[in-house]
Amino acid sequence: MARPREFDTDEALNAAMLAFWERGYEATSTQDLLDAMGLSKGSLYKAFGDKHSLFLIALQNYLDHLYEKMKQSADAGSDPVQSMTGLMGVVENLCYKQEMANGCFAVNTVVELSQRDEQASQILKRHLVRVEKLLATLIKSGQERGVYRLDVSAEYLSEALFVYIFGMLAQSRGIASPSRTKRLTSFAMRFLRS
Amino acid sequence: MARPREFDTDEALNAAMLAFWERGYEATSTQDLLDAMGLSKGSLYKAFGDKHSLFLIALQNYLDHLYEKMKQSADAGSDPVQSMTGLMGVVENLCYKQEMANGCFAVNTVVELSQRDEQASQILKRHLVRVEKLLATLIKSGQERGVYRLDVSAEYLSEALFVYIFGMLAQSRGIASPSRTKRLTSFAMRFLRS
DNA sequence: CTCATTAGAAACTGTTCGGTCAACAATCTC
DNA sequence: GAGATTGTTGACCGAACAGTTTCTAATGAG
Repeated sequence: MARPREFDTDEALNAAMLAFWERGYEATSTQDLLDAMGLSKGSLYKAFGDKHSLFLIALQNYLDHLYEKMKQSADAGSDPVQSMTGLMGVVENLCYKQEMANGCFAVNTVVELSQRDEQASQILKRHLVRVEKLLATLIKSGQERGVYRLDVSAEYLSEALFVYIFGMLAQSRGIASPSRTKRLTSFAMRFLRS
Repeated sequence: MARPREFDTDEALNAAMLAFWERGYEATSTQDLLDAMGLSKGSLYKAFGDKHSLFLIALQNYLDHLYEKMKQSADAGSDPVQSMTGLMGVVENLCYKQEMANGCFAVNTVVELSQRDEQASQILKRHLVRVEKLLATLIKSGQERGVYRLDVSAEYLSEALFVYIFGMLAQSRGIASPSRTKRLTSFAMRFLRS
């Protein structure tokens, strides 16, 4: 085993993730990462490979945490509407986190990289599909209980809701206010209803 | 006047815009721009200032053209629904332009830069507001003719539609197919109806 | 034709980029 | 404690970055 790490890998990874989240992949230099993570160049390269590998690891980490949070919010509700409200709460928090609205790291990365980074694109696609499926499950269950509209299939409704959420998160970097965000979520909840 | 330009300013600007559109601000180097525009460094800097100025000019140019196209599509329709269909056609084209889906330059830039580039942010905000207003006008007119739902104000409906369109354009960089895009637009048209 | 003026091409600037490496430090096994 | 192994550090690398300058070429005004 020899000499042990002086830093906490998860902590460092989280710091890197926040740096990438805030500025994006291209605009975050290795120096930015070093400062954020509080370690020196050699340590970073030994522990995480290179900038791109670190990015992918940080992204995957973010996606797993986010999905977990969404799933927990969905599971916590005692009925589909409550579950959906909880899930939309997660989205709302991303749209308007304290003073700094950085949107969603996943959405930001889709826009910045998915065109030219095949690996990032694959990772993201897998995540987006599971999120859309989570929405579909909730919607289907709501339809079965008669609280959600039946004129559109759960699959297509979730597709539309997914895009809507994607839009909320994307635009939150530019035009966000708590009141607007509130209105947008309540509208989403409403157009699912019959 | 002295020696005249050897290149067409608008053409060069358009080439720069396409380069920025494809790769984003940070990932587009001056060399990329030079190659795309077909001119040498001195000419670029003499004609457009620096990379950032060129970017802002290209962005403004794109936004004005896009808004003009949207407005024309809206004006071309003989009734609100037809106008809205035309406008959504513009969006559809952005989502699935031939093989290369670059989404919308405006949306991409909101996500990449609006957090840290005050000038880009201002330019974008102005554009987004006018687009949302255009949507509101169309929706209001549809409501007055009884073809659009009245349970939500035109203002809030346009806010939601705007976010939905924003989402379509943002996600189109990652997950786009003509059929999905078609479904998404037709769903948008439907949830405006009463 | 002359000359001021502007465009264009290319060499050049200093800086920062992502990434490597060699020397040293700390720990584990024996 | 010896030696193998791994982490940390800081100097270092070539390449690419955005931007400037210098020199030459082309044009209009007089």
